[in-house]
Amino acid sequence: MKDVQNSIPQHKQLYQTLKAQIQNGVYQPGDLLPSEHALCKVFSVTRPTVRQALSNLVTDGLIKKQRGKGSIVQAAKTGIGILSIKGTTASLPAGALETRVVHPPQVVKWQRDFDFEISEAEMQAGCIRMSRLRLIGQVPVLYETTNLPNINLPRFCNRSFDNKSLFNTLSKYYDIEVVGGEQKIWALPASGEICQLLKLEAGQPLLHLQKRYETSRPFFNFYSSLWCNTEQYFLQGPF
Amino acid sequence: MKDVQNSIPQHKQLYQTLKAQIQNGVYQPGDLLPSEHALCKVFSVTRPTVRQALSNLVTDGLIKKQRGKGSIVQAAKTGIGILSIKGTTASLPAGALETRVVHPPQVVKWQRDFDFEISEAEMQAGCIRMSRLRLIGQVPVLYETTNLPNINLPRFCNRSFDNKSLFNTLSKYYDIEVVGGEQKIWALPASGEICQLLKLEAGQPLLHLQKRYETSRPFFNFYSSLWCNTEQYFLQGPF
DNA sequence: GCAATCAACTTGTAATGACAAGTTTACTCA
DNA sequence: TGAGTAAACTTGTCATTACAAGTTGATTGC
Repeated sequence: MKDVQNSIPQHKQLYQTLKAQIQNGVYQPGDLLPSEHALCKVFSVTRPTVRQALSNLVTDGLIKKQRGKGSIVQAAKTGIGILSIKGTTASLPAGALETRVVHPPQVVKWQRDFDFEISEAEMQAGCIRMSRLRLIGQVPVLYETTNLPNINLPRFCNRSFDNKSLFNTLSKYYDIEVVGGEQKIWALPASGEICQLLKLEAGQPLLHLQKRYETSRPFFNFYSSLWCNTEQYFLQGPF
Repeated sequence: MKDVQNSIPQHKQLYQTLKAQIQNGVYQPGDLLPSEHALCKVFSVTRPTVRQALSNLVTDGLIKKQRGKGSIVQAAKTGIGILSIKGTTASLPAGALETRVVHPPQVVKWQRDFDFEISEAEMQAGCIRMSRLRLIGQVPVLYETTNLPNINLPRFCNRSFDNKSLFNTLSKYYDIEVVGGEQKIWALPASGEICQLLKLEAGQPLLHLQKRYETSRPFFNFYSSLWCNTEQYFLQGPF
């Protein structure tokens, strides 16, 4: 922390260092970080600086502080508001979740099977639509249709989404991160093609979600519509 | 801020004062709070103390700070991950949402009608349980059972929860803020007493949520189980 | 009248010192 | 051996000082 002329504040440098170390597993959940005094010495900064860095880690939920004890590393959160599938009885066996592409990405016109407002720019750019089915042990559990505005996403339709996450692809190739969004949730009786895809009888309770994802790219949102058979599994997520 | 012998830290007193003023509308969204220097003079504290109070308001999302300008009061958030009821066609008319207490708060033993792990301390302290029915225009839409550990909540069972929010009560009287949590969601066919409460026919699709709320009070969680008739309304929320 | 500049604000960063309060560990004494 | 205590930790609180950096508005000069 000697390069004071560096434009990055010291507390931010320390914050980033500790954050990377936690995320890379240098400190495991339950571990204690070095004490504030120790961090002062190691990084050659004063305690207010260390405390500001730690305070930001607390805000991020990466650590919890306990008076008299220290800074306790917390278990990583899976992602804000992102729901994942969990079994009602036990956690999913590794590799049991299969993703099958029903409709590969294709440029189409926007349709209104989700009820979020679309901006004029998005409307004119057109829509990349894809739909995927997720199965747990050969049993279809979730059907998802994703709509992205066709804005500056070169070669998107050529990419494979079999097992890779859409989020990873957007992050890796297009530097787009999901930063938030909104969702609507309700239960409805199964009907039509969803019955066939999820192999459900008509009238069975079905969980339906419509999501708008906000991203780090300004004014770039994308949209998902999900149908989930929750007879044996449910959706779970932090908030 | 003169009573230093008071056990409440000065930055916390200032935080609570400002928070109350914001929530009571003394400062409107978009307004600027008094400058840090001004707050120092008014409350007879130093700038680090003021800055800590403001920092907590930033974490709460009640203000945003802008260098060179000041502390800008933000519009009240609906609550992170907190789902609210919305109509499928239009937003709810003001005052249309009624809350009816089915079971007033009562100290009981913990039961396992929600599947989150309870700590030993929580188990021994016992449980305050209450259940409320929410109606939109005399139509019951949502039934919610809330379970709180009976730890340091004086006079809780005597409080009224007819129209006031549980969150407001916890914040105002016990200084407990919800900072996050996790939830499980699934759809199921209506059955039993829920049918009667929500006036549904058996077998109708019903939305079920189980939530664990983490709070600003260390190790203090509380739990909710919700059943929602989503024939005409759905749940909505940011993430 | 208009634009550039500067002064007077604002918050951000940082060092230093001191004491309070909670936790853990080691030691002492019964 | 055991329990109690004290010391050595930890983080929490708070005052003080100084300067950096961004914003705003008034002033100045054209």
